[in-house]
Amino acid sequence: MSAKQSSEEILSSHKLKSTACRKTVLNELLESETAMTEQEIKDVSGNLFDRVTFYRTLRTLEAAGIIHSIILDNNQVKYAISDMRQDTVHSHFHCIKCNEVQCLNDDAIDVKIALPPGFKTQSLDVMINGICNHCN
Amino acid sequence: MSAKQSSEEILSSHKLKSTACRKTVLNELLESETAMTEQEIKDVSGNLFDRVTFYRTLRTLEAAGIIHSIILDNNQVKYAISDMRQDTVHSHFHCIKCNEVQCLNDDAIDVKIALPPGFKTQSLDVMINGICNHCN
DNA sequence: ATTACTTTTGCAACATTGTTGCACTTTTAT
DNA sequence: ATAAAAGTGCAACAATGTTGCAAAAGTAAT
Repeated sequence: MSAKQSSEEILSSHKLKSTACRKTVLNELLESETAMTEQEIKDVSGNLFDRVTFYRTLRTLEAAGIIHSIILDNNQVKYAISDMRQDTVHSHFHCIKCNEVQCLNDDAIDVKIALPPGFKTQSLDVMINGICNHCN
Repeated sequence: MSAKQSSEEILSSHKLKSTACRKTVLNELLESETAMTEQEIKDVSGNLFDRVTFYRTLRTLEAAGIIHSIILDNNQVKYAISDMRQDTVHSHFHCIKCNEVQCLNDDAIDVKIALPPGFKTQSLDVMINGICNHCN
């Protein structure tokens, strides 16, 4: 794990203006151990911003590849800081008890695929549902 | 692959009343090679039913385990007939060109997981994004 | 620091989807 | 054919996604 960058550094390195909403969202996600819903981020950051601004901020950060969204079974969407490594495998652990989602180290996952002829893999998402270490 | 059951047989074996909307939805999904969105099912079945009925039908069929929903990156939800085998691994292929989704035979996928201590796996979802045989 | 330019924000407004209550209709078992 | 149970359609509302536009804030040059 590289030294944690500040939200300003991350934003400027992606040529994005460093605004209050963006910095707030990034800081919350940088501090969080687990992926967060839009509402959770709003709550901890004191509902300072318009919901449209929040919405656009999340899309901007996602489009820049700074964060990524994780969609759960129950249609809930969570956000997490993206690992800067450009991996083709993205894996997450979803605790069915506490509903928390964590990004997994790709080393932990080994997927072998034997697709029918004609199919080409570009990226791979793995979602593991189960009980996390805290709930176990 | 076992012989295809009729929608009536499927419904009665799950103790669900065999109504027009349920039969229509099931028939469309049984005939389809790929997973379908709610709108796609509505369109091919002639918009005969109220959107609330459709909504409740999908939830009923999903709750019974007859169909399952697949959530894509773009938040789109698709539905497909469930394989009756109670596997813990569910894998789907999503073509990023034509946007079609197909359920994959689990034999094609081999996933090895080395989770940190304390974590327990209950189910596993794999989504492969790429180019399908038709688009290649 | 002021200015000019560009981008972002907040607001209004609207579309889409998810969801519930309730009266009416259909299915199913007798 | 009838009654009980379950499903449907409608109305209504909540939550979320999305856009346009004028005001505000960030950025770079003077």
